Amino acid sequence: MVTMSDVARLAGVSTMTVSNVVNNRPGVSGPVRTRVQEAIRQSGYRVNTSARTLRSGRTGVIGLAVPEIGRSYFGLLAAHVIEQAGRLGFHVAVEQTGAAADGELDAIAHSHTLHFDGLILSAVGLDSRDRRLAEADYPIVMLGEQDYGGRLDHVAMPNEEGTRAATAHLIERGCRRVAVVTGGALEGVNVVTRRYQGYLAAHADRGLTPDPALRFAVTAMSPEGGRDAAHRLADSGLAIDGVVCVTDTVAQGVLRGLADRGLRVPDDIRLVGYDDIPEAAMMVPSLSTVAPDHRWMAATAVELVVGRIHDGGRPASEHVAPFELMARESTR
Amino acid sequence: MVTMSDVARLAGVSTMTVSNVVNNRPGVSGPVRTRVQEAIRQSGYRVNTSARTLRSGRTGVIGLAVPEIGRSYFGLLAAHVIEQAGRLGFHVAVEQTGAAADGELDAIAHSHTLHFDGLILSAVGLDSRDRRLAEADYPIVMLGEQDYGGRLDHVAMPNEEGTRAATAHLIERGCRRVAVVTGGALEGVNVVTRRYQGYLAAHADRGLTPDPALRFAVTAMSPEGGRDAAHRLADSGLAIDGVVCVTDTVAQGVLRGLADRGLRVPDDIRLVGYDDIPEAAMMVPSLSTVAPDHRWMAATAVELVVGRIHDGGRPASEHVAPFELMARESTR
DNA sequence: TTGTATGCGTTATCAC
DNA sequence: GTGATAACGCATACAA
Repeated sequence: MVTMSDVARLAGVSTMTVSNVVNNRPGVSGPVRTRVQEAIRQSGYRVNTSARTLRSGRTGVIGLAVPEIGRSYFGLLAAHVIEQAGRLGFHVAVEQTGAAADGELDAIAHSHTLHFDGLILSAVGLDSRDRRLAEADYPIVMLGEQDYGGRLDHVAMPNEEGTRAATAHLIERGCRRVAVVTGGALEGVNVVTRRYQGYLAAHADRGLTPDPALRFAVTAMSPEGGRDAAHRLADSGLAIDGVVCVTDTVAQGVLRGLADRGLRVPDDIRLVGYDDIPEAAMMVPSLSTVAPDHRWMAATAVELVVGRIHDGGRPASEHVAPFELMARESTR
Repeated sequence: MVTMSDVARLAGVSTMTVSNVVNNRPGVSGPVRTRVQEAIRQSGYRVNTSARTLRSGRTGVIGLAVPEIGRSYFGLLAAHVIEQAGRLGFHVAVEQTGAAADGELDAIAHSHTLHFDGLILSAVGLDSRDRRLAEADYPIVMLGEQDYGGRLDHVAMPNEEGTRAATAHLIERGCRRVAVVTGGALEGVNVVTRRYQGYLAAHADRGLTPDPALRFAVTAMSPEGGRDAAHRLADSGLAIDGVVCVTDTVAQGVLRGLADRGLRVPDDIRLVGYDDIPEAAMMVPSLSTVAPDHRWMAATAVELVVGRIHDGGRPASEHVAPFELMARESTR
């Protein structure tokens, strides 16, 4: 391995000068800088991150903890986070939490162990008011989860507003009996609750009260969970002409489950999701959905961690992503 | 930050003894070991990875370079790799290469810089015979790409065999004019070429020669690329009763594109993909596809890197994943 | 503008 | 079975 001393010897300077050149610091004359750069090129020198980290306490790596990287939504999010972090000179290590509070706490502990400079936590099981979260002594940004504590930086989705708009969209399209497929086991989770409230709010806005029987809880926030819910929905015999889904991933399964029962979308039932995953536009029928600005969210989250890495004392802030309602075939 | 010396002081031993306990080394008496463990627990000590790395040259992190983590297939793969690596005590850092040789070379360079212990490279733009790949002086495993060089460990997909089986499946279902939607810009890429050859082979097996006009090249290996190809396919006016797609991701777009033109699957045209991404079973109609064992691939790749980390001299080996043909609604 | 000394936390080596 | 010491490669503080 070629070290700074090697480069220094080659360029006829001290290691310190090499260090200054490598880190683009001022205080090195033009000729010397060029000579050092040439020596670096020739020798194929690469900074040793570990040594730098040991010395400076920075790793240049941001942790990203998501429930499951295999789910489109989180894959998409990760893609944006990795891209944005790269722009700011950081690398990203991905953790999978398995959508459980335990996994999320593990991610925090791991981050500590691995000396990530900061952590972006897409939490579903962990409440940001969790004591153990606040105990972490380094930058954490919560992503995609509604927060109340205000102790941590937060990039939230327009959960209530988005679902409200989605539900309103169905009603405006003429739906009179709108069902909602929402979280089951994850009942306590804010994102689920807030979206459900959006569904209620859209009804309330029009002086309506939805039939409680039209609320279907998934057993899992997955296509399989959605499919199962759709079966129950279809088999219930209830008159239903619209469905609001808690996520696109669930909506995928709902669409499939309705097809299983011979129900056509949008002819028999209209359907709307949340997230605008890449598949949404490609589904048959294409899925109407709430599209929060994912790139904005990723960029904001990265900026927040990086900002906090450089200035840990800054007060926590909360940001809500803008969104757009994508009206596609499933509600035509 | 609490260091080994802190623990050592607390336990009344030397740092070396603490190190031995932390690393589960022999040569520490029972009582002392217990005392040290207790001190670790009390103090909340965590090893400093950077220091350990600096000293030992190992980071405990494996790099995973994929074209786009946002695509289902790679997200799924990453999920499995992360899981398997965790099982063996390694963390995973994900790089995005953007499906370009440049990005892939960057990943190699980055790995070097960050001192990953090894790299799993899901290459599409880079040929494993590339000189620069072989120059890398640390463990690299190629994933999902057919190799000929034999210089690197390789976990390949059953590209030709899989597509051959998929094509045969269509023919057995009664299709007489089977089109293929294959790679365009990525023409030189092995995975695409091999799959196309599987399409040809299935025909040759039956003494058939497919009409060259039935070959449609996508402009991008994405749903959008597939959709566009489907439009051209439908607008060609050619009699086509089956389509073999190079990937499920492309097939998603093809299905969508056929729907755009009022063509129904499987009634008008049968469709088969490759990969068995999670969405395949949830699509309407559900997508028949070639299902390589992703978990097996991830596990094998991780074992290979880890094995090579411990024994760099071992000769390179090549492994081909088993697969299964999933017959679903799109070919019914 | 450039160089020297020192220490970050850990582990390999060797002495006890 | 345990401990003292040096060294990994880099960057901070300060001297020149």
